[in-house]
Amino acid sequence: MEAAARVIARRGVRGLRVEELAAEAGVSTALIYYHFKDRTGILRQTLEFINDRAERYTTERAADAPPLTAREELEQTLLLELQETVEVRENSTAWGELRASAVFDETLREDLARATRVWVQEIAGLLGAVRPMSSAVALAGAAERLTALLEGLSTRWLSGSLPLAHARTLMADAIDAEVTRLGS
Amino acid sequence: MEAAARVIARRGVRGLRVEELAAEAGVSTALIYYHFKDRTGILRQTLEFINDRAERYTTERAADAPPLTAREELEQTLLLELQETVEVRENSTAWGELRASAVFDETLREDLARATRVWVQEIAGLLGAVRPMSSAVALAGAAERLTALLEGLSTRWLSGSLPLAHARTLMADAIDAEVTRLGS
DNA sequence: GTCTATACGAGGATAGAC
DNA sequence: GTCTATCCTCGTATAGAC
Repeated sequence: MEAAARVIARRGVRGLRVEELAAEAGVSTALIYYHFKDRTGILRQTLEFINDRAERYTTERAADAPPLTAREELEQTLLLELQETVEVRENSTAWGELRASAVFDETLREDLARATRVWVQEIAGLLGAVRPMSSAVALAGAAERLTALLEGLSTRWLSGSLPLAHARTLMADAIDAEVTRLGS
Repeated sequence: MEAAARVIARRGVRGLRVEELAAEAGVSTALIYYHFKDRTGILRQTLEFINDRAERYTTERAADAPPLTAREELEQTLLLELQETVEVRENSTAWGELRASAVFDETLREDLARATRVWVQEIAGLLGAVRPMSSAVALAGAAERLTALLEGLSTRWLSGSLPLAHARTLMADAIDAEVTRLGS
């Protein structure tokens, strides 16, 4: 699964070649087909793997780390997705590909919409901790804008249209704007 | 070019088959290769085509239409990309696909980055007309956020994670937030 | 479980006639 | 400019030995 994540990060969901995956994993293509039903099976299991991994690294904090304020937690959670680490790049790339594929492949839409809903609610919850007096509608709207912006910035970053540092600045400013707006 | 836009909107950049494009245009595959150097050439010219077309439909106004205020022009320009018409859906789909495929294919990055820069500057200009006292840096930042958000919302819309009407509301609210922020 | 070898189909690209 | 016919590479998937 780790090899699959690497290859998808390198070639994309639709650019994944079973032969290349086999080489990356150090096995033969036949063995891949022994373990997975077909190409789609590989994709499906890899995406599950990637989702579990994302859940882990956005939740995890060092045991001796100082407790975060609500505002810090909000910023960390969003800015964690704009980082130059292997795991994050692989996950962001795969997520972007999943999203883009769903435009043409209906089978992925359901899962994606559900995952998006969960994510938006998580961010709305964090926003609510920062601005407890806000209405649920306002929180949901802000969360939808922030997560959609993150997807947009992420794709621009990965496609070479936007330096990572600048993407982070823009994201931080957007968080600031939304929090300010909720507070007014 | 119109046929190419249709096929890309239907299959995606990486799902585009020269054979299908030829059929869509009512010609042979050989004729496609006579007019375009190769598959990449098709893609590159299609990107140019959809940009020109977008430029046209976001700029064009009916001759007898009342003149727009700067704020109205800004809103129209951005919200026009979130509409259920054939041209807009094709353009948004193709743009999203070109953006997504640039993550894995370097050949289009340059063109895409340039087109993005032009678009951001156009929006920054409109924002400047609404808030003339703003600094160039603040205007550029707001324009980058608004255009990146539009890309994010657009992809969510096209992938079935977000109803069009809701996407429009979120976009309008974001414009409102950015304009307010520049004015403060 | 894991390999080598290969069948098979799809699709990009070209040759050459008209 | 436009076509038909075709080459050839690449990628999925399977057969069968160990």
